[in-house]
Amino acid sequence: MPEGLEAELYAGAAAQLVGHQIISIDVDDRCADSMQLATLIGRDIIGVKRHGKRVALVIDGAQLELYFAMTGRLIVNGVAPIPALEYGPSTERKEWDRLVMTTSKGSLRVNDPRRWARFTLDPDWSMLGIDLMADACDLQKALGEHRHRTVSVKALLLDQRVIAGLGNMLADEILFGSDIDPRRQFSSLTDDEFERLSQQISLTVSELGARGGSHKGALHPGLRTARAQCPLDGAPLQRVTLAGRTAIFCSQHQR
DNA sequence: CGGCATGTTTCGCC
DNA sequence: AGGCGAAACATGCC
Repeated sequence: MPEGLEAELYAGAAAQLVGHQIISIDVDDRCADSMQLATLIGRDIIGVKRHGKRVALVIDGAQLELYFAMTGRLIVNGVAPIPALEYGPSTERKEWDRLVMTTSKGSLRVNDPRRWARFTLDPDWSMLGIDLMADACDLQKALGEHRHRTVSVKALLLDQRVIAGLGNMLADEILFGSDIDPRRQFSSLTDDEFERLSQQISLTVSELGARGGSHKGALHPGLRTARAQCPLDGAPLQRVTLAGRTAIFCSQHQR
């Protein structure tokens, strides 16, 4: 999915439906409780909110979370803010529609081949950490509460309870930009490294946000697959598995 | 055809 | 008890 930056695009698109009344909801039963969602019919969409990678339609008296997992795409009024996801399918099939909502003046659907998308009524977001787009000082403060943790830095960045919205690519970009090896224990960072990392989060998030997405960084998808070289110093890029995900980093300048 | 993919939750094991 | 790593989930693509 969509990391936080992409979720922001989805939230913006969904906002087109604010002020509309929900006319119908058609949902894949494996992705949601269709009986619950049926209670939303006839009610008004009064807002949209996002925290981390999570997006929710604020409905008169309820909230409906749209969770996209890795391959869920949002289409609002027939237009997809992200036409094709990295690592997603190259085509779109009708049977991959997991949620189809029609409103008084528009429509919204979520298309997800992998069927990991989830639609939850009145979701509990209390476990989510600070949003990735928060103020840099607040991000640093939030990170500081975990300085004793022995997990790898990469795993910590991916932990949604610490910072909500960072995904695999953003985390790699942040570590690349702060010259830190993703395998390092978070607790082993020096004060200088900790500060560098904290600052880099906001830099990376705003820069890639301006460029259009998590896939627009130095370690863009083209470099993630093949044996590639560091765009900064030409050293070979390394691939390791951390926290169940592939981490890409430069063997030369990330220490 | 085997392996891998912008992710979260669950299950064991320290 | 709490924290960590690996597996599970489902399916398309290279």
